[in-house]
Amino acid sequence: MDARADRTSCGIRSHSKGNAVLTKVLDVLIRKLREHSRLGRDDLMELHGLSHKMRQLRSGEDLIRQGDLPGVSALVVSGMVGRYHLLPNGKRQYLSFHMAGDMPDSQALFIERMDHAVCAIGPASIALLPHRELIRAFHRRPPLSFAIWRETLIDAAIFREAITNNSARTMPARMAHLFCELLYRARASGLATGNSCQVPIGLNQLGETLGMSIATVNRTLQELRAAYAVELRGGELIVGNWRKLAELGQFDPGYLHLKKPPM
Amino acid sequence: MDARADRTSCGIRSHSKGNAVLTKVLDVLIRKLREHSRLGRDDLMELHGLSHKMRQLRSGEDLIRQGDLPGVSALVVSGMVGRYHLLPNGKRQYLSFHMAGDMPDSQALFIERMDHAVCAIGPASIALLPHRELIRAFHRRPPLSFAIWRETLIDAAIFREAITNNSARTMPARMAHLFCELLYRARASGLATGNSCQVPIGLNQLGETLGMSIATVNRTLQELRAAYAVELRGGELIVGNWRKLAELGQFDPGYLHLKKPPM
DNA sequence: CGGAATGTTGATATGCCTCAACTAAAGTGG
DNA sequence: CCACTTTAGTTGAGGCATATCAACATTCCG
Repeated sequence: MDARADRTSCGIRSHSKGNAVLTKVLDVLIRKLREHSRLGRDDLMELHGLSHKMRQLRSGEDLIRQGDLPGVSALVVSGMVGRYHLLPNGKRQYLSFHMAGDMPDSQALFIERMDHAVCAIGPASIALLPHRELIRAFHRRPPLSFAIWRETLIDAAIFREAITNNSARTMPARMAHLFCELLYRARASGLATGNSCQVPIGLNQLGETLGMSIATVNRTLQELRAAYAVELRGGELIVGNWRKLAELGQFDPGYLHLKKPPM
Repeated sequence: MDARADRTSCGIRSHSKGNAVLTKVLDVLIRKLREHSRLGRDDLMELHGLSHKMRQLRSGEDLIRQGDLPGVSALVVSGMVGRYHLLPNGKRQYLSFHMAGDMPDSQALFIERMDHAVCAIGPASIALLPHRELIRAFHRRPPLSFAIWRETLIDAAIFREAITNNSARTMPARMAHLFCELLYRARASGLATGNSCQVPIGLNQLGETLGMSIATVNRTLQELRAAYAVELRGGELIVGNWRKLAELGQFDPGYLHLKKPPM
């Protein structure tokens, strides 16, 4: 592991379970928390005391199902996962998407039963952190718990924005807003290259996210492609005209509560 | 103050600032937290050490505006408040409604800038609790912070359900689901009398909640009245046929994560 | 009692869903 | 590596649900 990565975790080497993989996994989380929170040396020590188990997910595979009572929390290390409600008729409503550094089921820390499911959007690798250890760490370091709490609050802000998006905006605006959010968050986490990032989502899933039929998804996507040079192909999202896309989608990144805007 | 109310706060008298009003305000919060969390004697002591200021809101009055940086958190003592996004065109998108015992802006504890506003739905009285004191209490009693954290996580679950409601359900089902949630939560908090509770919301606001035009709100409401004996008049919601209404709205209360179902 | 806010109803237009046929791409087994 | 199967994406036609607009009724409040 090189000096730069070492600096990222504040110079603390992983003396507890000292190995490169563990440090790398934690760095993903630490970098994420630092997008909005300040972490002290003691908080980092506490984080480095956590154990974890890696798990690889195939595209579409479920990580947690509605009704589960998980004893571990997931941290996305690479790839993308999505949260969704399973409806009585078997259809899905996607609620949010999560990329490296996100904890897509942090809510399960304090709510026993899952009211929604989490699945992989494209292949993904995740780290599983035991609730017991996390909560012990929270007892010892309240500021660390506040950072993760803040993370869950930003999640909630994203949900609120989704309510507005799917209730009060036209179809093209909805889709534009979603794309803006995904690219913006990817850039904030250093996961984008220029104005493109990995979004291995299908048209069907897009429809189940934005509350539109697949036919409309297709036509709306073509509209965005023509007018704003948006491409969504081969699992990659490319935004040609960011300014105009953000305008169409009424995208105001304030709700993401990041300390420094990436765009 | 009578013996019963005294038991509610675990036999602890308000020795810190000992007065009946303070105890009553805190009991509202304590009762709420106990719907989903266990609080120890020390947690209650800590809560009773909090100071607060009361504030009366007229119907429609804003408590917090989008962009504010509040230093206090609100606790609803009576009446109802709503959270909403203000859109560029001046319209509103209501996000959630909160009744006695709820903390409608608890998120502001760890997120500086408000990404949405909060206003009174009908006249309401609220207690304002300083962030500084709350966070000091969280440092001393992590389990207390977990209880409020859990509260914010249940809020998030309600937001998720709203995404699904406004994206994947028919208009009658949406409205039915909202009514079910409001009555269910009111009953859980002991704020309902039988199958009715106070919901002083107008048709216009209903439309801005459910993503439908006011004309459709009106017609849908009449449909529910005819088929399920739902009344919404004079600020009161009355549900005649709960079973059928819950079925129409696909209402499954699991997402509210209450320890004991009130229906 | 007058005025404003809120609720009610009908007519019209349109955006989106549904259905269905088809094409392209990706994955599979011989 | 190709033929086959399956999945994902594309396009058009038709009908319906809901937004929009406009007129009117009712309630609320000063």
